[in-house]
Amino acid sequence: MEVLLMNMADDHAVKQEENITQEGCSPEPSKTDIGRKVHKTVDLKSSSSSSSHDELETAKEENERLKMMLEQIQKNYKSLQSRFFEIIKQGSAIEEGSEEPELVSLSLGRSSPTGSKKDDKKTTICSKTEEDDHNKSGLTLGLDSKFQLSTEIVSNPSHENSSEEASKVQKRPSSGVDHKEGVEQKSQVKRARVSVRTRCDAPTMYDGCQWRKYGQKISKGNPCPRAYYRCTVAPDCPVRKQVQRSFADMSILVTTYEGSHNHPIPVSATTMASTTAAAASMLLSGSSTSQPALSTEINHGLNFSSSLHDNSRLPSYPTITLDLTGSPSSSSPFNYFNRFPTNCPATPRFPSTNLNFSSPLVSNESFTQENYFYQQSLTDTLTKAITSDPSFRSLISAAISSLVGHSSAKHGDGTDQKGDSFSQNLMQAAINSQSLNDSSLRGSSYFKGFESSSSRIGSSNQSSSLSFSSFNAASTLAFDNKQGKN
DNA sequence: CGCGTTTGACCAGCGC
DNA sequence: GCGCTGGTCAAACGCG
Repeated sequence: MEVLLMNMADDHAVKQEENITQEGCSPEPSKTDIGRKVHKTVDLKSSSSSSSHDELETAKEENERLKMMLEQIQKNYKSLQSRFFEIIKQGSAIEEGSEEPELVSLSLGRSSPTGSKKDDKKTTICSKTEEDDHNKSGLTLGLDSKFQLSTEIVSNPSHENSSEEASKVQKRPSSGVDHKEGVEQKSQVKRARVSVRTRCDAPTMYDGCQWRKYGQKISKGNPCPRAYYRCTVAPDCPVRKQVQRSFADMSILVTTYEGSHNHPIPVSATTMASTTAAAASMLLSGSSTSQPALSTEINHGLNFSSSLHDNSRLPSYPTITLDLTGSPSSSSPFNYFNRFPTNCPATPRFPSTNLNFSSPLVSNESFTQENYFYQQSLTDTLTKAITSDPSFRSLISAAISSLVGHSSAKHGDGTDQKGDSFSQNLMQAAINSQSLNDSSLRGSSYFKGFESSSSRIGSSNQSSSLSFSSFNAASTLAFDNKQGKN
């Protein structure tokens, strides 16, 4: 497995080189161009024309020159990579001494500006105390041992109803305590939450589904009311969502989804549904295993921050947060790995996994070396994570597809192709890793646990390409808010 | 009139 | 046990 991962990393490094060549040394021919030149040479050789002899010589010289160039680029790449890892190593050494050693925040982009500590008491702010507490208990993606899932529950929508009923039963103990344990498990399954942060001016984010508002509350620490919605596509659909503006940044809309649709969803809703389903699958399946593989990866570069929910009086639901805000922040490379600073509602018992897909895609003009460092490291670490975690793979696929959709949409003005290439690299990594995983990684106990714990993951894997297409088709969700009925 | 929203009341869980 | 808080219910209300 190590070898495979290494190969993966190498493959990906080559892809990164391509990227660097194209992005960073744009006036010079890329590796792909080199390939074309070589091909051209072969074609010329096969030609019988004597007049092309000079051209052949020229092409040979050019090929030599390009090879030299490629070698130079490779050297540069390796030196930059080693520098980067040194920096990362230093950074992690610092953090080990002072802060939480394990990170749950996968930043695929720049995180939101670091929240001020003065907001510690707010429900949406990370609580360091609780982070520490949680770290003591040993945080991985594996959640509390209580939180064990049945494959059936996750995979079979029909159980969703029962899970909702179960949660009601749980709320009203007078109804019976017969299946209390099962009830608790199921209700927790149902209550796995996926929180999506998007920049959105509209009251709610358009996600393709029909929702009916059934309540509104002012929650502690945030003057912005939290609205409660039910899915009304089907009368008994258990899916609910909460919509609340971020107090730290009013332009950010935090939409939290709970449960899975038990009915066919509109095409326009597949984007969010598949994202949240994949995220929930990841969270839930992660909770059911100790995930040694991923934990290992965590230690080897994938940044997991123990950002915990701190709505301490809440029932503790595992929550995964997808940050699609694309909020630019500090240019420090370490900020790419920062904790999800401003809005991590924390639970005492369950970690919240933050996938921050805000990224350089959204901003900006200067594609600096830091970005290269960031991308290289990110793709490496993501590659490792992807190879070791099928549901993570599907989640990444979904989110990236969404971003690619955005990027593609922006290509008209030619401003976001860099980010797009990054996304494509990641997608390629995901695709490559899929074949690797399928053939080689299943043997690990970790994967056995994974596959048995969430059959939905399997479908996610199989349909990762479908996810791409569906996302591309509907990736405008963040921009279509004004169409939203709510 | 039907549907969705608003809003105050109620319930359950949790910490002290 | 009490108070606080999040989540839900349901009657009242508004809109097309």
